[in-house]
Amino acid sequence: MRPKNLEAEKAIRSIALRIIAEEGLENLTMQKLAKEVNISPRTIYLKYENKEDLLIKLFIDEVLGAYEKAVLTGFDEEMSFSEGMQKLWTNTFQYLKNNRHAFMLLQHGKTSPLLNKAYQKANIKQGQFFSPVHRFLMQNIDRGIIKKFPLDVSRALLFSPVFDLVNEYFDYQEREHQIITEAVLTDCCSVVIKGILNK
Amino acid sequence: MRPKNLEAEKAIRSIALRIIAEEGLENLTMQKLAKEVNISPRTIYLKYENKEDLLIKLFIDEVLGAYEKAVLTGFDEEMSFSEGMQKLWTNTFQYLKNNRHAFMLLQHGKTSPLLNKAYQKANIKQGQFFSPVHRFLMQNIDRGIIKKFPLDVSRALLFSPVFDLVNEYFDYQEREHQIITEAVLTDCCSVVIKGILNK
DNA sequence: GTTATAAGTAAATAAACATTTACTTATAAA
DNA sequence: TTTATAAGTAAATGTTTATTTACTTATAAC
Repeated sequence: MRPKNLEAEKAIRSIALRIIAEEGLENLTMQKLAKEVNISPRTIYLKYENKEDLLIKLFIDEVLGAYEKAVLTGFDEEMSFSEGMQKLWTNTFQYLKNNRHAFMLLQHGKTSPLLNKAYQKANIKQGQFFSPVHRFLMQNIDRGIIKKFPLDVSRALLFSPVFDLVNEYFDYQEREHQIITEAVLTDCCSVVIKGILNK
Repeated sequence: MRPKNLEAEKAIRSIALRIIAEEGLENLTMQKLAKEVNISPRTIYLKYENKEDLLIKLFIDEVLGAYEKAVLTGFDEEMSFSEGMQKLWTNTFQYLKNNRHAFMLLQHGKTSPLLNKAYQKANIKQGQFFSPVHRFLMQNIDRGIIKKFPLDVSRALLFSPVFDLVNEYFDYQEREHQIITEAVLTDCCSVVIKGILNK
């Protein structure tokens, strides 16, 4: 039996991510993908059931998984609130800034009905993704360190600015004039922390 | 000369928004749109040059314009920082919550290369959209009332959570269990304000 | 070596797409 | 009324799409 070409599978995934990031999800076609990977369209179907299957696997395995791992590196839910938040912010920003393709696909997760389904699935099974962060927040609420809000609300208050800042990082990169420096990021995180602390 | 059917033009726009919001930008086709409006595909081309033209006009006229108007209603850049922020948050949340289709298209503006172009155009010509808000922020920075950051960074810190909360509002709406109440929103705005105030 | 078999390919297929062609209709102005 | 004309339509066009069909190839096991 002829062995699988594992290189090809990796190439399919990374080139698919590149096309989605640079030309948009709407411009990812199976034939364009095959051509750029230098394989026959049929070969994609040997590895993925169909386009939907490819996108969902791309999203779950390649993006959500790697992203979570990067964000949680060096993070410990028993850290002080400020220290933990700074770690999470730094990790998030560093990973996304260095993985624009993954960041773009995460963004698509909010608007594409297809990816949104995959995203919800992964997130609704609570604790599957980012459970250490969930516990970290609940713990700090229980101990009265930060203001009490529903978990999703706390998440929005504490982390949505960092995503927006990554977006701006890329915008400014295109205009070759960077304002989102590490110092700015640290200051922003402090602002967010100050707002939610009790007293 | 036969007069234009102005109803049809309105219907094209509102049904296009509905399809994009409910089925995604990738599922908006000219033939589906024509069928749902009950007109011939050709008629769309009497009013718009092509699909790109339709999308950009939809985005600029229907969404960005109406959205800006709603957000600025009753807002005055000479308000106190806290009062102004609460007004902007309330207006933003109320408008987006009642105009899900517009909200969804705004989200697509971040991921679709096509709409992104339109979005950048509208925003780069600074002052064209939301200039009262820009002046409001700069003024409060100059007066030392809030911490000094580049304008885009301040915007991210102060307003990205409210978008995320709208997203969550709709998520919870689908699960028929609303947690994003007006009281929660007001509290969230206070958290954000507290964070950025000097002292 | 031979061979069975999964991995791979090139080219075809049918459906869906944006846009046009060739025609019809409603009405403002004469 | 008549009529010129822009507004409208139904159906076609050529292209692009996801997916398949019918074939070829590489290699593990014998």
